[in-house]
Amino acid sequence: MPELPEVETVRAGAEPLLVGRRLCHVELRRDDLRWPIPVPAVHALVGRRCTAVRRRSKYLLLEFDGTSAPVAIVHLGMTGRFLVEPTTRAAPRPEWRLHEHWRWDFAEKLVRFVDPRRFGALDVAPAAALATHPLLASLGREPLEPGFDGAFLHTATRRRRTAIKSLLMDARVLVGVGNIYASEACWRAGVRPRRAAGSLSRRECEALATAVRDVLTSAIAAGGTSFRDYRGVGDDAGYFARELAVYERAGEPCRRCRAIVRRTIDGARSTYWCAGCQR
DNA sequence: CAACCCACCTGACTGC
DNA sequence: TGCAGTCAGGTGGGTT
Repeated sequence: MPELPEVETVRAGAEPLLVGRRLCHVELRRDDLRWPIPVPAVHALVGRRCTAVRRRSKYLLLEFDGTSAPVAIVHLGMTGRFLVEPTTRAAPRPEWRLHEHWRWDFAEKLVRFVDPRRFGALDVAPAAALATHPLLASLGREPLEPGFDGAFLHTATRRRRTAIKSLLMDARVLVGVGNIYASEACWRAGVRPRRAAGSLSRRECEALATAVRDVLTSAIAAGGTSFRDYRGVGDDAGYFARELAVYERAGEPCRRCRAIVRRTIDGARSTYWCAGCQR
């Protein structure tokens, strides 16, 4: 479900609603999602004030004040929704009931975590231990921060024989790019997704780095892509889907050269590309 | 180490 | 109408 633009949209939506508020009640309806939830540590957040809502890769990081400055680490997996609503709002849609796995009451704001496939995650760690947290320690660069550019991509791809699209989705290299934006970035850069990463020229790496940053930035501006499950904190859809050039457009004309957009399968993931203008 | 493949889960959709 | 098969935006872990 969510790639960087979707998680960033959730982060930006949640931040003004939660920062400064005190968590007054936690309800966990199960003790695991993809991994076990540290139930005592989550309950220990009660009474603390949320001081920041950050993002690293596709993880939401909710920081709290007090001893050890605990941070809640939330991942949306494929189908997770992090919904923030007024505490007084009417009950949510009945079909969510089965899949609402936890809720946090911040007095005037209620956070619900809904995740049918349960590929999501919830963990808690002290702020000082984040850098060595198993889920965060080996993450690569943030594509929208300084340090991700053509030079970096060029270095990172040398002697790599894997497909460039796979490398773009490798979180050890750069984070936040999933199956949708990997296809889109390759299209924008005019690079075929199956090209061996190491075969890209310096110029192509520059174009690809720019394409990654541009497509992510544009998608954030549009509130993300809502094909299936993704929704923002207000259960609202993002509208970047209409700006996608190739993803889920197989059989339709390329917006650049009018050739027919293709869909191929790589490692059980669909890849969309244009043979007319990607080399 | 790199590259690949699988599992984890449920729901939506397709075709018979 | 029902049932089997397929697919879905993530990613850690295991194998080759």
